[in-house]
Amino acid sequence: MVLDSFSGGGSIPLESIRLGLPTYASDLNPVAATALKLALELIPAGGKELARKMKRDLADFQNVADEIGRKHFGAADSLAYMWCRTYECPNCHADVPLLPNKWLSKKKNLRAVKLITSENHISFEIFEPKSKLEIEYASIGTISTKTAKCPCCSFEVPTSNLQELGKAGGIGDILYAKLSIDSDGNKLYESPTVDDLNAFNSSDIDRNLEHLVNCLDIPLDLNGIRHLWAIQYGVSTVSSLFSNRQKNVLLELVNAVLLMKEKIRKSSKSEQEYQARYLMLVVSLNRIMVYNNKHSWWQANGEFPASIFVRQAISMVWSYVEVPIHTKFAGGWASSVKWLNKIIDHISNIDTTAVVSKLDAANLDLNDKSVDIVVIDPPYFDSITYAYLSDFFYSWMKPLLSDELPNWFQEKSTPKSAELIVDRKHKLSPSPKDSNFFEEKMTACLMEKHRVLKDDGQLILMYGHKKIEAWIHLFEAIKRSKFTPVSSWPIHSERKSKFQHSKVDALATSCILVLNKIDASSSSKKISAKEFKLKFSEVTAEAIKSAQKLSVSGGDLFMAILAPCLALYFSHDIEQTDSDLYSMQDFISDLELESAKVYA
DNA sequence: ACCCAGTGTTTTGTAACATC
DNA sequence: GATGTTACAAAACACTGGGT
Repeated sequence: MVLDSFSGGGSIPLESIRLGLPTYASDLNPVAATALKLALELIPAGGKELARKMKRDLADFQNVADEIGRKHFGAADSLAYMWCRTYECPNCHADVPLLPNKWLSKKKNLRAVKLITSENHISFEIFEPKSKLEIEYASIGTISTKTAKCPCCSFEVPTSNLQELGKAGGIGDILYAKLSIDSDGNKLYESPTVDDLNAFNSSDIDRNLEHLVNCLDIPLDLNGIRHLWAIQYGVSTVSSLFSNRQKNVLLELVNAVLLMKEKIRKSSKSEQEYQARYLMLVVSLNRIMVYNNKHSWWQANGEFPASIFVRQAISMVWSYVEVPIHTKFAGGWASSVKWLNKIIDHISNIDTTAVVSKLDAANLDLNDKSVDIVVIDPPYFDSITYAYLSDFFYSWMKPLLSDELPNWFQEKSTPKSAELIVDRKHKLSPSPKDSNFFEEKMTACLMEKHRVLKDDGQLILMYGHKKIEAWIHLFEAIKRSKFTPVSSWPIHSERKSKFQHSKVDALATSCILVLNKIDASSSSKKISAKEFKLKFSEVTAEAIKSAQKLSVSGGDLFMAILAPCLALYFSHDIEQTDSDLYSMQDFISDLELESAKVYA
């Protein structure tokens, strides 16, 4: 059996079931576990027939999306609405639009917005920048990372003041452009009309749905502020990530999915089929949400929206885009369904299903020595704060799934304290999750792997981080949990540019470590630092030689020689004297030095 | 050739550290 | 204590590459 207890998006267990191997996938995060259950368990189990029904459900829902879209966006048939945030200039009292730049389209047809100022009022005009001067004008906005500048009186306000203003409710929103399609099918940027504003302002919510609004009152967790930057500007709850209209549309979609339950149940031949089809609709709403919030922005270069999670963080976005769900362009329902259908087609062809659970990786419901191979891609130290970011989805999923997956969606928000990550330090974050927590938790997780692995089983672990600290705590955890490295391999992303190493940056590449179990009672040999260094240079020289035979070069060399050197390090207990200290940090630095020497 | 869902790169600002 | 240096990180910007 193959085990991945940090499944996340599920690429490892997906490949495993594609190979027809018995697979066990788990994740602590209920949002991830839900997607895993659908993709790795329910869809493969349902096969072609389920796939057909799912695709029909999604197609049927288009009518609902169209109806809700028309209700809230009016008769206009626009592709996107461009909004930006505003603040009141403390000097001239103008409502200043916060724009990082003025571009709408930087493709073959250049379009930008012009700010027309009269005394203390600013209005917008759309134009085609032609001259160099106009292009320069379009590239300059009203806000940089440091300050915002009023176009009327040129009075400057530092962003720290905007943060205070935001917390006090002093940041507003203004609609400054919209994108439509003309009769020839060309993209057309226009100024919004009175009707557009009226449609926005008259967007209202059914009183019966107000109970659903409460589920969005989840605070964005301050511990995760280093990935939730928008908190600093007063974006403090999940609810505040959405405009009124976006919230109304999404709540009606949620309600429509809830109302669809009975219909799906009646037309399903089993409880399992019902669950699969219902979960598919829930997950499809998640796709709509990432494009329908105040943190998805317009990519003028490609003329399409960027989702809130185009980076794994929620940053402050000054100029955002609102996509009507009933457009067939990016961000709309139809476009999302297109992608979902592809996924359904692919996965429904797989014959093997995985066993999915929502569990802490340090406490699995598996028997001792029952697993042949563990393949994991555990969290990379402080790189991604999965749980904090998941609250964006969790809050919407809770009312949808509290009946179907009651144990997974019981808490008010995504469980965070047990998650194996380090919270980056920030003056506003009181988080206790430091590197020691990471090492302890990683050790507990790896010890659990040691327990469930057969004696001749292997643990394959992917890891990457620029910080030496991140590697030290991983290595300590590996040592403490009684594993020893057998081999190590550098990983590249599929992008070509990553191969073009300009300099040796050893820790910049990720690696795969293959680990074997060692006897829990075994102990390491005592050795002096001096003796160890001698052995170390022998092993390193040997490892470099064999790596070079395989044409491994640059930063990859570090990763390639890591395993034999680490095995050596783990098997010895280096005596630490006042005159001769040799820490894990020294060991990694030496290793870096050795691999860098080769290319000096 | 274009669409689009991103990923990679550059710019800009900031904080920590080092030096005078 | 002031000033310079360096590393890092956010945000903006540029570009890729599969798919059609």
